[in-house]
Amino acid sequence: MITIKEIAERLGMSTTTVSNVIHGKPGEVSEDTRKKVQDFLDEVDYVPNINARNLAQNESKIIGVALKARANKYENLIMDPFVSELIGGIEETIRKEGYFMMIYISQDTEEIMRHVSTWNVDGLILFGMLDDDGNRVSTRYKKPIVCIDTYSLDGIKHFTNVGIDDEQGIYDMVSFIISKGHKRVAFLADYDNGVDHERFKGYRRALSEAGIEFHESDYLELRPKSDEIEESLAEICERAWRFTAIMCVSDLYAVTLMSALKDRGISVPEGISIAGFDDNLLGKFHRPALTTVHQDVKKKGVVAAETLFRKIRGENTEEQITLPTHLVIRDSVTAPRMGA
Amino acid sequence: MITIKEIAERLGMSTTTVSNVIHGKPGEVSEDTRKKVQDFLDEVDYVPNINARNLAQNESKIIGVALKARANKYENLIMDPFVSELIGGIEETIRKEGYFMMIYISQDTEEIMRHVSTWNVDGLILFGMLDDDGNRVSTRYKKPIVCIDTYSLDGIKHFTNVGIDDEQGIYDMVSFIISKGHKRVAFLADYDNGVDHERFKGYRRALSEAGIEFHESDYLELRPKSDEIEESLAEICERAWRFTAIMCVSDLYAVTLMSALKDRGISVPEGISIAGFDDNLLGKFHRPALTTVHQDVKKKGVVAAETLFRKIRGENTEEQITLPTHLVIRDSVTAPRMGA
DNA sequence: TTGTACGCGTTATCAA
DNA sequence: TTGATAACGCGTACAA
Repeated sequence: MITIKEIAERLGMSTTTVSNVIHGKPGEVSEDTRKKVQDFLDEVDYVPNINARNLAQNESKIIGVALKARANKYENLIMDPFVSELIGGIEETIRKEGYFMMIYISQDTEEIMRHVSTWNVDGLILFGMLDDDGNRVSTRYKKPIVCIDTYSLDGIKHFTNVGIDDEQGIYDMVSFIISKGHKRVAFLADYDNGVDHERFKGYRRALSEAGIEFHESDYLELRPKSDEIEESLAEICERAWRFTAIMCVSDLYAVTLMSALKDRGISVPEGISIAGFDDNLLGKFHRPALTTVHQDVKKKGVVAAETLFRKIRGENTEEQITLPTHLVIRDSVTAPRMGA
Repeated sequence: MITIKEIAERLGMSTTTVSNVIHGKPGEVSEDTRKKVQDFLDEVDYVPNINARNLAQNESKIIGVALKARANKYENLIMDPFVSELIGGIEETIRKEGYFMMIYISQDTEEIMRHVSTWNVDGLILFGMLDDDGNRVSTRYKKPIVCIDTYSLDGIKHFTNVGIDDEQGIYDMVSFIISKGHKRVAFLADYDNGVDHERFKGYRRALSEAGIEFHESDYLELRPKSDEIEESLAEICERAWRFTAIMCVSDLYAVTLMSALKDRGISVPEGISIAGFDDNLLGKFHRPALTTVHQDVKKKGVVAAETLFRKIRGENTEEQITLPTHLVIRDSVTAPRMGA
């Protein structure tokens, strides 16, 4: 690890000159010395020490990506295909801008904030924030923040949230299902907060607008923890005969359900119609191919990161960016079975 | 952002004392002042500036995770479920050790090395290294390195590679397929290097030990780029009738193929048997459920990171760690169709 | 056009 | 038990 000081010594000049060459200060240094220094720099393959640079400039070139994990949903959040696609989009954008990405996963907002301030990150992308998390963060961290899929940001003006219209997306799909003739449509989820809550609302609205009454028992709960999932799938499949269609909160759950149903001899869509949300590989490759609500997850990540950089550059940004969704009609939803 | 200096001033003592309290140096400071400082620390919620600390200690507490992307395979490497599961395991382990993870993706080894040295990372996990990449890295970076799934590390003693026996895994599966009565078994992949090459060797060995001759046309190439994949799938399906079984290099490809086959009226396993490699969600949820070679990808990540920390602590480590694989027999492989 | 000197926040050394 | 001071590597006023 060669330092500027060392280079200056060996070249018999001052560190300032070397530094000026490195930063290409125009007119600050003669073409002659510029070339001499540059050649030497290339030769020894000089790499600046970022810690020193950051300390001197009080910046970090790091974008913090904080993922707040809900207890017990996945072994590790990154393994969720939704999350990894999101991170893929974020990472790409950060890299293009010449910044670095530091991912931090925690269930504890305080811990996340501590991490963010030690590293003095230049900007923050937040995923999985619920309730008052947004407030707690905004009082402690004054640099640019972009949230993804957060619904509890009222009054926090300097945040931007990037999301989709979850309520409308599900509403569209459930309306489509109803238009096929279904009257007994269940909703499958594991949790009722944030995004899932919005989706549930969309389902309720579609039902109500079609004049269909909602009963508590129309909400099917899938418990995704590995030691409970089989049991809860069995329960759900047992109750499934009472419905002609099930709206699932995600593609993952839709596909999980479809395979459990098939194993019990209930075929989709002949026996029951199934719809998902996200439009990922799982549903695309499943047979019958999954009818689902499409969202562009990678783009969500890209837009979030791009918006963050606009904030960092001091440009104006919206408080809310809503990306479009659309229905992807494939094979898992048809008219209800006869006599149902 | 309050600093040690400021705290010392406000408390009317020296920075040394404050620093000593922070680091809990035993016997270096009186219980009285310890408490006084500690209380104040808690009150103002002091967070150390990592850049300054790193500069002073010449360490970074950062583990670099460098992913070398092959041109054009995925839009973004992180989206590959294999990679995200790997990262999940790595991240978890790094976090538990109190370190931080910085991911860097590039197709260019030089760029990766530059990144690694600017940040002065304390250790490096490398994925996707081929040919002489290992050598190039080892000459430039002297701290601990662990590679994942790398086969070209001959003679680089201070590396550890974490992998599985890819050759044997495929060999076992192809032998199993042959034992079911298949004689015309194709191999589907997209590339012949590193891991894929080993798998191909295993396939060849199983064939040869069963006295089955290999022809060039038994190698089916899937071109995964989005503008070519449909065309290459069509070609493959057209050639599929000449085989009774296809060994696919990954679950992703196996499932992709199965759905393409089904769309053309060729059913699995009645028409043709299909096997995969990895054992991920895709194959598990597909119907027929995929017969595949299991490997524990998350564990690969965990073991890689744990080994890296052993190196960092100066403990002895093996040059090669090989994790086990085993066959997962589900429904996509049966005896060949009649008359075939 | 080049060089000197200082500050960034922390840790470590050594003296008091 | 505490405090002054140097060092880490870089950037930058300001002086020469």
